[in-house]
Amino acid sequence: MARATISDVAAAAGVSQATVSRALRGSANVSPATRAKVEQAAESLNFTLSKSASTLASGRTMRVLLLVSGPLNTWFNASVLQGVYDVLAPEGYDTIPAFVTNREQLDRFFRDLPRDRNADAIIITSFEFDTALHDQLSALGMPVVGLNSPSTAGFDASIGIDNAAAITSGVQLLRSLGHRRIAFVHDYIPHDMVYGTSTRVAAFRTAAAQAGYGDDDIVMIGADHHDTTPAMLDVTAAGIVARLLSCEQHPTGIMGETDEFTAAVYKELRRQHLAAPRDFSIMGFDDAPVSRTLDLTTLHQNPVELGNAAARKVLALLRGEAPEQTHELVPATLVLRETTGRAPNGR
Amino acid sequence: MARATISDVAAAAGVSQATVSRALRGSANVSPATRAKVEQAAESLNFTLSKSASTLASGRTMRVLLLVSGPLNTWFNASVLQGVYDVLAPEGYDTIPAFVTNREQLDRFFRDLPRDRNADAIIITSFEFDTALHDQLSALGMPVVGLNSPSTAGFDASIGIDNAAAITSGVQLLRSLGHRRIAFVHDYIPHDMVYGTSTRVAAFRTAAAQAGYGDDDIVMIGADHHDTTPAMLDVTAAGIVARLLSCEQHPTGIMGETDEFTAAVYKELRRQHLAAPRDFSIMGFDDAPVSRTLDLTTLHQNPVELGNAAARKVLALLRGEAPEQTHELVPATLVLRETTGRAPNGR
DNA sequence: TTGTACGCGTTATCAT
DNA sequence: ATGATAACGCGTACAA
Repeated sequence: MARATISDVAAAAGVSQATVSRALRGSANVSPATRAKVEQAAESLNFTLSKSASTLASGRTMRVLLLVSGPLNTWFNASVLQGVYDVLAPEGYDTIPAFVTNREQLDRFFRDLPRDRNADAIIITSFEFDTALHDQLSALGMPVVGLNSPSTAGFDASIGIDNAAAITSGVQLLRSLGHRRIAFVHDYIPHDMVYGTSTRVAAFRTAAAQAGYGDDDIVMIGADHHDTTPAMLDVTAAGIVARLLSCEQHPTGIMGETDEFTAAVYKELRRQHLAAPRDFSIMGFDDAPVSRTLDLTTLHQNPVELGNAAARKVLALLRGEAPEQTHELVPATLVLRETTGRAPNGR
Repeated sequence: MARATISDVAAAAGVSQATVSRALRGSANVSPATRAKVEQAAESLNFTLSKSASTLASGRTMRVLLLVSGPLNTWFNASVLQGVYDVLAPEGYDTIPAFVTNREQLDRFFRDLPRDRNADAIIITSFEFDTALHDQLSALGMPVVGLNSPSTAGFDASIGIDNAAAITSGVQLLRSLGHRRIAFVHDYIPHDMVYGTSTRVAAFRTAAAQAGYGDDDIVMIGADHHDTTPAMLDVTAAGIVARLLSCEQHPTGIMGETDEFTAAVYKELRRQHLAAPRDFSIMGFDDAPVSRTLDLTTLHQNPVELGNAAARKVLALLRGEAPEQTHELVPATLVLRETTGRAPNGR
C-alpha cells in the first residue's frame, strides 16, 4: 500500500488539496462540515501531513535545536532537555539535542547552522562566549535564546539563574557560621572558553572579597584536567583534598561549583576521617538529586523549569511576539541541610 | 541576501544541478576537477543542501527517533541518548528524543509514527510490551531496534543487559554472605505495563527460589505510587523501610531495582541508625554515579555503550545490511563495594 | 468559504 | 561523467 498523499484525501473527501491542507492544520476559514469530512477521510486513509513537505513549502521546520555544553547525560543538561521537550512537544515541535566539546566544533556548528535550514530556532545553554561568538549568534538568522549564559549579548532572549547572588548568599552563610577561611573547589576550566564554568569561580572571588575575606583567607582549587569519568572524579577529588588539607591553615568552609563535584570532594574528606559539619562545612550548587541523598547544603536551581521558560520564549519569538520577559534572571535559593554548621573551635 | 539554492551553485560552477547534487554528497561518477569546482562554488555562496528538500526528494529523513520510557532526565535515559547521539551525529543523522508516560500516548505515538514520515528508524528503550504492541512494531515500516526490552519480538534488532543473570549473581552474593532472608525493593509498577520495571522483579523471584530461598524468606516491597520527584522519593523510601523493618524477622540482605531508588532506601535505613554492612547488606543496580558516591555494591551496566550499539545496529539496518549481532545480550557485572558483607550474627 | 496553480529545493531516471 | 527533467508532497497567493 503506497502512502496516501494529500490529494488522495482531497479526492476521498470531495474537496481540493488546499482545503485539506487548511482543514488539517486547524486553519480558519473552513466550514465545520467540510472540516469533519476531511478529517474523516484523512483518518480512514491513515494520513498525516508530511513534515518535510510542509517544511519545504512553508519554510518552517517545526524543529528547534538545543545546544548544550558538554555531554547530554549530566543532570543539568538532561533536565534542561526534558524541560524544553515538555513545552515544545505539545506544540508539534521536535527538539533536536546537540553538543560540542571544543571551540572548533562550535565554530563549525554555527557556520553550518543558518544554511542548513534545519531548525526554526536555537536554545544555547551554559556557554561562555567571547565577543566574536556574539556576532555569530546575531548572524544566525533565527531566534536565539540563551540559558544560563553569562551575558545576554547576541541573544534574542534569555533565562538564567543569578549565580552571583546565590554565591554571595553561600559565602555569607559560611561567614555567619564563623568560618575564617573558605575555599572554592571547581572543575577544570578549558582554555578555549567554551564552557561556562568560570562564572561561579569569578562570583566566589568577588563575593568573598565583599564579605571581608582577605586574599589569604580564600583558596581556589580547580581540577587540573577535564576527564569527567566517575572513576577519574574520585582521583581528581583526592588531589583537591590533598591540596586543601595541606594549606598552612586549612579552610573550614568549602563551596563547590556543582553538587556532583562537591559530592566527590566530600566523599574524599570523609575518607580522611573528617566529618561535616563537625570538622568543616561544605556546600554544593544545583540541588541535584545527589545533594539530597547526601544531605548536602546547596543552592537550589531547577533546570527543568529553566528549559520550560526558554522554550516558551522560543515559542513567543517564533510567533513574532516579544517574550513576557526578554532577559530573565531567577534566583537560586539556599537550601540548608546537614553539611554546614558552626566553624570548629579555635578556627 | 536570499539563500543560495542548488541552481545558483550550478550556475556559479558552470555545471548542472544534478552534478552539484552528486558532487556535494560525495557520490561516485564525478571527476575530481568538477568536484573541486562545485565545492568551491558552494563554499563561496555559503551553501549547503537543504535537509527537508533532500528528504522530500529521496524519502530519507536522516533522522532517528529515540523513544524512552519515562523522563529524559534520568541517568539511564540521558546516557542512552548520549550514546546514540555519539554514533549517529557523525553520520549526519539527527537524534530525536521522545517519551511517553502512559499507554494511551504510546498507542498514539505508534499510530502516527509511520504516516508522519519523519524518521528513518526508531530505537525503543526499556519498554514492557504486550503482544498487541509487538504487532504495531512490525507495522511501523521502518527499522525498529530495542534497548533493554524484555523480549525481542517485533524488533529488527536489539541489545540489552542480562537482567536475570545479573540478579542471580546478586542473590548468590547475598546468600554466600549468609543472609537468610532477603528483600527486593522496587519502583511503582503501573498497571498499563508501559514500563519495563517488572523484569527485575520477576528475575529476583526466580533467582531467589533457585538459590534455595523459601517463600517466607523473600520479601518484595514496591513503591505504591509513581511520583518520582526527589522529595517524594524520600517519603516513599521511608514507607518501604517501615515495612521492611516491621517484618516478623526482617531481611538483612537487600537488593534494589536501581541505584537511585536503592540510595533513597539506604539513606532512610541510616536515618534509623542502621549501618551497612554491619546491620544489613544492601546493593543496587546500574552502577550509576550515585552508587560510587555511596560506595554502594551494585551491578554494572553502561547505558552509553548500549546506546552506541543500538545506533550501530540502526545504521546497519538502514544500509540494508544485517547488524553484526541481531539480538545481543551483554552481561551486567557485579561490583563489590562497601555496603555488602557477612550477615549479622544470629540471623 | 473553496478551488487553481505555482513554487519550495532537492533526488533520481534517463539520455547523451 | 554530465545534463535535462520529472517527481517528491505540501503551502499559499490569487481568483472565484
